[in-house]
Amino acid sequence: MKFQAIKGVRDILPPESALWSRVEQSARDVFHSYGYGEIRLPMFEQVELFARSIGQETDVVSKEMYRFEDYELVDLDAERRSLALRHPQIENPSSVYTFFTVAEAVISWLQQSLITGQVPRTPENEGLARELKGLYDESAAKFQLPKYEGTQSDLDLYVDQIRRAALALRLGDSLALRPEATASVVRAYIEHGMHTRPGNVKLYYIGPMFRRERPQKGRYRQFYQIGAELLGPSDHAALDAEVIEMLLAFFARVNLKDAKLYINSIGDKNCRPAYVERLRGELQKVRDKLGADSQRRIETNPLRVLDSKLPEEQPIIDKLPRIAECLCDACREHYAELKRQLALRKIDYEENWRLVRGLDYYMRTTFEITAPGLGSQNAVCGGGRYDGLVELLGGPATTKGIGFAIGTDRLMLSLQEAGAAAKCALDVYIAWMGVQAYPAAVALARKLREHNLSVELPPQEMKFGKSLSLADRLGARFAVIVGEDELAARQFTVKRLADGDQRRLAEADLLEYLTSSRTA
RNA sequence: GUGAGCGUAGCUCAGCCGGUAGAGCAUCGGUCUGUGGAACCGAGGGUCGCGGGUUCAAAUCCCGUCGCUCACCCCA
Repeated sequence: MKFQAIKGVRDILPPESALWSRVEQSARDVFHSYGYGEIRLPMFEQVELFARSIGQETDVVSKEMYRFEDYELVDLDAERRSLALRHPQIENPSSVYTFFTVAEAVISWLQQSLITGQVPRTPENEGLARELKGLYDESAAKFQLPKYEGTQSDLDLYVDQIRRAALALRLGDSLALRPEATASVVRAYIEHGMHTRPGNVKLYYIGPMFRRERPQKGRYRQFYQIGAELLGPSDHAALDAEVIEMLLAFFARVNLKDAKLYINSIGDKNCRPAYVERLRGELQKVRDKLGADSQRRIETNPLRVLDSKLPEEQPIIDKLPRIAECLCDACREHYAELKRQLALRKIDYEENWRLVRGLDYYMRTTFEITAPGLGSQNAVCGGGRYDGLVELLGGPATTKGIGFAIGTDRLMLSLQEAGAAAKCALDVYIAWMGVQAYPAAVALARKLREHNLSVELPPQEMKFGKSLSLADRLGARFAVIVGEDELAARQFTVKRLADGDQRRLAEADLLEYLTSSRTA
């Protein structure tokens, strides 16, 4: 087989795709009932947007994003890269000459492009352009004249510096395929001044995200999320509770069994840092009892030690200080109110003090929903509050936010595990006989399709037995028979394939019969 | 990035100790030109992931490589 889907991506085929549509439609319906509108976002953004919101140091940003540079000047890029392939030698004057000729071309091209704006006029780029010019003038004076004054190592030094500066140029925008959508939603919110809209802005999105990581069960490089974000002036815990209620309503709608809700509060920028330090201090004391991964996290991100699944670390982690004890008054009250609000809504939850989120922007409320049948990836949804994010990205400081993202791939796995299956529901197969019946069959097919029935019409005459056999194997619910007898009687014969029940009906009655028996 | 397992027909797999590539399901055709599901008969479909080595002979043994899967890391 010549071509295959690249690592970590896959095709979703019928009939499985029908289940996807159903689930996504359920999300639309439920979210709509809570006043959310769909936002359609671009699939790529500036790298900087993700770096700022998700956190430069997170794995997602530092090593899992699909990044690329987008520039017009493909030729200039090729030319500057060709510098790296040239190795001028002092004893070979023409190689020296060629190198500097190419370098000169790149430099003048670059200067021109900076003026026209085809290459971004950033301070870095302008600095690099000056540096290149300087290096070129110096070295050309030394090496390009009839007598060569420098040594080979001098030359190598210049060549190396020129190459380095040329490659450091940013010829266009640094872009990345989105690894998640919250950053984009917030960017759009700010860009379109949505804080001037009345009340809370409620948005949902459905679509693919991209992370370059090793694929495994329920985890792909192109994966799908269904998410919602609520942005607005209020950070009342009732909003958090309603978001969670909506989420659970959705899971109920798609019949996800045994979903469990876990909640936690991770404090805000006042109280979390103090807790992190205290945690780090306690971890230092038991350092030698921890595994290598956890030891490393003591410095990089102590909160994540709480996530460890190593059995031997569990007793140690159990004794660590809990963030609930360290929350500031405002955060403690917010968390208490969330629990009251959940109780009011009769929502079952379990507090999990070890539930911390990986992304930098979360604060206060965090939550997660797990579902059975997912192997080691049992979280099917995660979310939380991110009150500082809008301000961080340049929007009004008064805008708070909360949201979640459902991992659609994992949700599907769990639903399929539970036996959910979608059939391609073919309503009607038209078994026609004799060329004179064909026009009637074509007309009937169009008529039925206008009424939203799924209709299969064979393109050429088939043996009747074959035709019915095909209807059966296609899973059609009805076969409509069009032959000489039917034409003569101006009626159709319709046969219910499940039990063989068969009747003769005029077109209007047939339509009524088929549409009324359609299962929702 | 690390570790383990697996690559033979569209799918699920057999093929042991090297000796002319198989089964079931699926597809297509026939028995069967106005009644499907069944049965029977037949057909198509494979450079045994790829490359090298050992051998008279390799799907089989050895080495390498690529791919897939699961787990770790991390995360939704």
